[in-house]
Amino acid sequence: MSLDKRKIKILKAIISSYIDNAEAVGSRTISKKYELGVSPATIRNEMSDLEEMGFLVQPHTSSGRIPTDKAYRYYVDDLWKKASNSKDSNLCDILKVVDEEAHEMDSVLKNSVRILSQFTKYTSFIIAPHLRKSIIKRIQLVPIVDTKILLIIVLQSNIVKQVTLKLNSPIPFDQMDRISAMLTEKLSGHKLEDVNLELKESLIEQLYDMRDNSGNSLIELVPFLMEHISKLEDINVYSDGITNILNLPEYTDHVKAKEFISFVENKDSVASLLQFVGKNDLDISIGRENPYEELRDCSLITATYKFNGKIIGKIGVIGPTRMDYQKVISTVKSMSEAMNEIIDQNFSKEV
Amino acid sequence: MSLDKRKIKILKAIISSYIDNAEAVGSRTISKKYELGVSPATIRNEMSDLEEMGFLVQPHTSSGRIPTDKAYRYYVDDLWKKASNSKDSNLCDILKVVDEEAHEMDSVLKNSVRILSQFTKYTSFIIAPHLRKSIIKRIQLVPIVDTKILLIIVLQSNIVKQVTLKLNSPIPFDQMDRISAMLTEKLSGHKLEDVNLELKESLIEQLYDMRDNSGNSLIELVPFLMEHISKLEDINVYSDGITNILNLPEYTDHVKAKEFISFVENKDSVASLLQFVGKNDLDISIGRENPYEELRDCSLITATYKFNGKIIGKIGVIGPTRMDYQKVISTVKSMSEAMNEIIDQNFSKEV
DNA sequence: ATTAGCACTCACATAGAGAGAGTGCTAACA
DNA sequence: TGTTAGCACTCTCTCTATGTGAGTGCTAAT
Repeated sequence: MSLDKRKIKILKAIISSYIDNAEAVGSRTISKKYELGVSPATIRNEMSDLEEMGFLVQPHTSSGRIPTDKAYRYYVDDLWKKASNSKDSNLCDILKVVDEEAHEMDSVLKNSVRILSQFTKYTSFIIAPHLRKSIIKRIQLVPIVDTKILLIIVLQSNIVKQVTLKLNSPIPFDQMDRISAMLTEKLSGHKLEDVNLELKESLIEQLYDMRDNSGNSLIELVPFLMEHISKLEDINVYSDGITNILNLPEYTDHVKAKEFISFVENKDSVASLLQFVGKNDLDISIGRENPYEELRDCSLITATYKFNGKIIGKIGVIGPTRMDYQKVISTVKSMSEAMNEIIDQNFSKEV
Repeated sequence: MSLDKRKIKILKAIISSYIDNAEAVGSRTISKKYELGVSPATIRNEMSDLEEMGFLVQPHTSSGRIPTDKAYRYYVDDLWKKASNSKDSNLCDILKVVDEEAHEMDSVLKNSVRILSQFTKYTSFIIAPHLRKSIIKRIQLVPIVDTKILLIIVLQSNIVKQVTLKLNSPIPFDQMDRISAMLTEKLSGHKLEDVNLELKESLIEQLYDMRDNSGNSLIELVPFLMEHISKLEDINVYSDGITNILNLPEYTDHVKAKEFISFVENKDSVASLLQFVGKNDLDISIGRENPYEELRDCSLITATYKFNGKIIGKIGVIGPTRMDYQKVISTVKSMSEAMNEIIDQNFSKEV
């Protein structure tokens, strides 16, 4: 049995109707709403074939049909071929708002994830950039109180990371600028992930040589700082619109809703989920294609975002398998491209 | 009709039972579970009286009784008199975890709100400290790229605020420390809220005098920075455990749940809610005592947290009117005290 | 190959019958 | 006089039966 033209037309009609209404689709509905020029009986025969081929299922005998994961996969792949690069113009407008606060990476991510969920009406995620391979440009210590300092690291990419540190022994304020300059000189040009290795050894050796009026404090302080610099990476996940799920008819059952929410509220599981699915510019994972049983009725659309042409993180939207793929795909794609632009505009320049 | 001893005993028994089971309480249940030495019939008579007095209602004729807001109010006030300062020892243990990251205000708040919701199993909030009246101790500029700098303000309280700024025209890196020192000298000792007034005028005047090799850039930059310093205050609201509501039997109805979630997800409404209820060390607002119709079936327990004896923010827990007041009150109280301690330990010292 | 017709299936809604929990009232009791 | 047993009554909830409607599959006619 082959997937001829009419079968395809009917299949698409069924998927489309089910995406809209979340209700099993019958032959009469199809023949009335989508003008195919054939009677319900004919459609019934075709539907029966489509079921045999694995594209449709019946929740129970004598109910309408529901698309399977396989059907959505076909639908999506087909959508894909046509590559409807219809840029969402509204999105571009909105992104100008993001742009105003775009000089802080944190704001870019927070705003992007919020917009993503507002546009799609589903739950969305962003994984914060991986900075392990980022190159240090400048290090600055800001004294807060004698035993507390703020450590600031400016990366080559102009992304800034900071952490407040509590010291075991007080250090004199007037040393700060000198130590900052020294650390900047020694560490700039190195990757964050490299800070912990032989670099540390060699720096400590040098410290012994230059031990002067400042006493021993440096010898204790610098390794402590370096420890923190190398540990700085966080696999932070931003999410938004989790409770959108409650608006969907398939989640009126509060137990099911709770199950979903428990899953997506857990940053670790989301992070590993986003890591699991591919690393293409756009990935779509439908229903049971997902690695987690909890998401068997969900689809996940992910995209990457880049900086200087290199992938540094991922964004994603999770909704029911019955999601409006057309819209979500184009939104995620637009968002990914918009983020690339914004990040390149706001964080590169020098490199 | 007076609220004699037996009536009080019965009322408390009913409230207690309803808090546990969320089911209307009948006379037989009371006489069996709480040994009062009287028959159900007697209890029925008393319940009828209590209903007349406004402490109980019947959802429908011939069902058990449910406590009214008035009953909870009585119950809570009574609890109050006994002032059971039973410190939650578990909480104290957990707070040691918070303590480890306690040198950053942001971490203190995030951890506290999370613990609060985990312990109470309800939705909890924290309003970030009001810093308008805080005194500036130090200002530091960190160059990121020629047109972008990180502005850091260390307050007398050792709380640190920072913001990334985009400049219209580039400024030379080597000026940064000089400008930082100058701003620190001129602004330290002043309150954040005062930065915008005559201070600005006078500073600009001085700038004209000291105009030297550094060119005009300072004259443009400094007012720009001061603008941002004075605008720095954010009325940030941290929340956690919003979806705990889905575990409660009274919110199995997903429409009701959605309504609640929509309300508490809105930071503005939460902020104004917390602002509305009193400014006592502990405030309890029950059912319709709340200003918002959405919270007619909820109670709100709030407390303040202080720094150097002055109130700087509020914490709160929202749950159904049928909440375990005893537990929530003691948790909120303990948390408030724990926060006071942690903040005083980590942020004062000098003043 | 298509379609009209028809018997059949199954979910869902609606109504009625008990069951059960609870009340209020009355009359008896200590 | 306060307390309690007894009883009729009320109302919700559950279970069952029954009808309705949307939908199917099959057959026979076009």
